[in-house]
Amino acid sequence: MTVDHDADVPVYQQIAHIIKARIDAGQIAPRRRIPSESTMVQEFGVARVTARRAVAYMRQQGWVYTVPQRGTFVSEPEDEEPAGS
Amino acid sequence: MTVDHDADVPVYQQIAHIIKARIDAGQIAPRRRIPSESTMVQEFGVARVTARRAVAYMRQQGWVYTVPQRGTFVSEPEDEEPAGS
DNA sequence: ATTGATTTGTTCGTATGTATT
DNA sequence: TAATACATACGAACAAATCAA
Repeated sequence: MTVDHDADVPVYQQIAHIIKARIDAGQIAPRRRIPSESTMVQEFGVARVTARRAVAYMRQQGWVYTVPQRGTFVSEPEDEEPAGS
Repeated sequence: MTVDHDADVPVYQQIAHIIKARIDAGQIAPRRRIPSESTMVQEFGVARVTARRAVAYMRQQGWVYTVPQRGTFVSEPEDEEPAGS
């Protein structure tokens, strides 16, 4: 997954949704660490500020929580919407 | 040798070139250790991140190699360009 | 075997300046 | 003007490995 600088959606949101997709796909379980800022810098070829904004955005969405000097982790499932049918 | 924060060249590159000059001057021989990160912090009055960037830059240039938990050392001379005259 | 100092590795937090749209 | 994004730099904390006493 890469990032498109010429898209309507800001790069930091693109990154946030890419990570979110991995979470939803079960590739990163609750309480597990998401990629560090510098990892995102390398993986997506963006500046660190942008990676930070992506994390801040994910935090804002309630998807993750950050522990200073430790990392950012996937949030506990809040209260699952019951699977349909 | 000190560092100029108002120069065009980034501080980390300035430090890298200062160390390189010492290597070229024979003050630090191949296989010998260059100053540690915390030494550079003290000597140049910069943050450790900046010292680390200087080392990373030198590594990138092929001037040095780093052994984790041991230090950073001057690279072996590749293939000397024959001394002129 | 233990302790303490040293050294690199890694992480998030913060600030400034610049450029582009 | 405001939002986005990049580069640089300092700060703080902790981990882990090495080495010497």
